[in-house]
Amino acid sequence: MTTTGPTSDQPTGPTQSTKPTTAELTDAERISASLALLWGTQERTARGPKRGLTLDQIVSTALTIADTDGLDALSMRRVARELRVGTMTLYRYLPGKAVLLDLMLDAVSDPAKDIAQCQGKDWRGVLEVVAHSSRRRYLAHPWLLQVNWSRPVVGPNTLAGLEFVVSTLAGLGLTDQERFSVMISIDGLVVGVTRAQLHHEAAVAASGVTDAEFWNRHLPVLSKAMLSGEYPAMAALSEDAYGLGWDETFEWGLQRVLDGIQALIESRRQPADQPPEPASQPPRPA
Amino acid sequence: MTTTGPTSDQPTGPTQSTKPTTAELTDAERISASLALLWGTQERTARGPKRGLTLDQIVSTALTIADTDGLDALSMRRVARELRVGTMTLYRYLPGKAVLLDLMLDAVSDPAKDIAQCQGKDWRGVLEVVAHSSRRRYLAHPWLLQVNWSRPVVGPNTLAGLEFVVSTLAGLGLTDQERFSVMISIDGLVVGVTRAQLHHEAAVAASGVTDAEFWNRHLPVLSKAMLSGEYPAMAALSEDAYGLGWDETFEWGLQRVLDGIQALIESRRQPADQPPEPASQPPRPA
DNA sequence: AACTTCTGAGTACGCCGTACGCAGATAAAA
DNA sequence: TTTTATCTGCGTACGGCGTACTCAGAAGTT
Repeated sequence: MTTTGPTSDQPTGPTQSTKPTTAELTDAERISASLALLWGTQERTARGPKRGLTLDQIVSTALTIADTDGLDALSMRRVARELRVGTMTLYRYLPGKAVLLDLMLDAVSDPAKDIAQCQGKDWRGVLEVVAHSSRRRYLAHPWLLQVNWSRPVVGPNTLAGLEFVVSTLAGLGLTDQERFSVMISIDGLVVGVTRAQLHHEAAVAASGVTDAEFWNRHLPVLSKAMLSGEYPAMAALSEDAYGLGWDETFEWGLQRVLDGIQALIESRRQPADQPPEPASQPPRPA
Repeated sequence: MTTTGPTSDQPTGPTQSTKPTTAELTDAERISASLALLWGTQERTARGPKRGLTLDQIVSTALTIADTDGLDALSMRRVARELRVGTMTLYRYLPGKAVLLDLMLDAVSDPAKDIAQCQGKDWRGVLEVVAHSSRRRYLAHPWLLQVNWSRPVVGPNTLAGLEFVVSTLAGLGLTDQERFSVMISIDGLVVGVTRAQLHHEAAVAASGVTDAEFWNRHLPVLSKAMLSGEYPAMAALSEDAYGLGWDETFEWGLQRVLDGIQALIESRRQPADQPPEPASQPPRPA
């Protein structure tokens, strides 16, 4: 009874798929299909005519569209038009748009260059390279931050990067769980800060108003609007409080996280220095 | 010439608005309209009949839909149906869906309770409360992470929270720019990690496969698929590497960031310890 | 040559946001 | 009270979307 599929029948509740318009194809089916296309190289059985397209052609066309005109401009009709085929032709290669997005995701995550750049670096240097590389990728493909949502299919490229980072974090006295926490935290910082940046830049570009102008324009409005108390701390900020660029802000935050991680690693190395180390209720080195 | 609007004429390039379907209403106009509705309380001029709805009714209905059935289920038609009015009736109150999202955003960010919870805490305690509160909000309203994108309109609630954090970071020896960096880093960590969590939970729920099963199922596939080298580090991970819950993982990362910030603050307090300290090229203990 | 299977693609359906315009209600102006 | 200006709710329609269904014809196998 997958036909005339209901709008939301996932057990997840609020966190559902992306576009349940007329969608047959549950999330589980999509994940299976994506994994098969990512990892599988089933031979062509070759009975009928040869295919006129390849998966790579479709994916790279879709990537170009998303990079150039944004995710909203990416539609099956548009991809097909660009490839000069009928819309439904694409469905001979992919079961749906969701799978296409999965393939696009893995296609842009190629850790080969980053790994090469890490030769001879210690864990801190490696994490810096990986973080910057990840950040650069999000800036180059802003649609990634609109899409990653609920499509964590692991492809070859994704996994290779993961393997690399896990291995560089070995032998530092961190538990397996902590090594995962390191990666999630670094990635979280990258995603969060970069998302805020794109967020912000889009607004600035759309409104044509600089930061200082924006705030100065709205501060009088708000201090009048809220009768009880004004906003002294905001008002007292110096003009150049917003002057630090996003790159520098990100770097600042990254270094704070790395400092914190390094402190933990060093405290593990000489556990005699600090008696119990309350700090954070850490996961018990013992 | 706004009619038959072209699909993408923003100077931003890739980072464009959300749904340029048939949209009259540029981003600048949207921001103005949203600010007017958020801050303004223009009186009814009262010539025609009285209005049958209020903005709050519309916004809270939309919030219920988004929280319950996800952002994809939120449509103007759905909101109108739920309110038992015609679809176009909503456009008497709002110029479009984008503005509705702006209003929803400000509606869910009410810092009053969090501020009350911070009495007597130092900067670190305050940042902890704020971070957890923000995280709780994202978990309660997952659509926030799909929506914030490119709509940073500042409403009364948003600004009150900002003011509060800025003021608690005063007097610690941090520059204005660094205080902003602290806020952006903490928020970035919250957004990034929580997004990864929702991300992950949706996938697990949809596929019905636990983490360990997922990895174990695909490890043989991938080591066979990629001829050069296997994935020893991933394979060597203990079973419970994934056992740390998301709350604990987030807390771990948060404490690392706070440790790093605290180290910087303390190094500023006794500047005799370290010679010049150029502030942005941070300590680098080794 | 006959058969089988696969290809590309036209058509159609039900969603979406929203521009346009109209009938009726209502308060101000006469 | 009558007139008039304005505002109300909202029906209809347009162009977009993802994709299910269907079928003619091409290209292999037998």
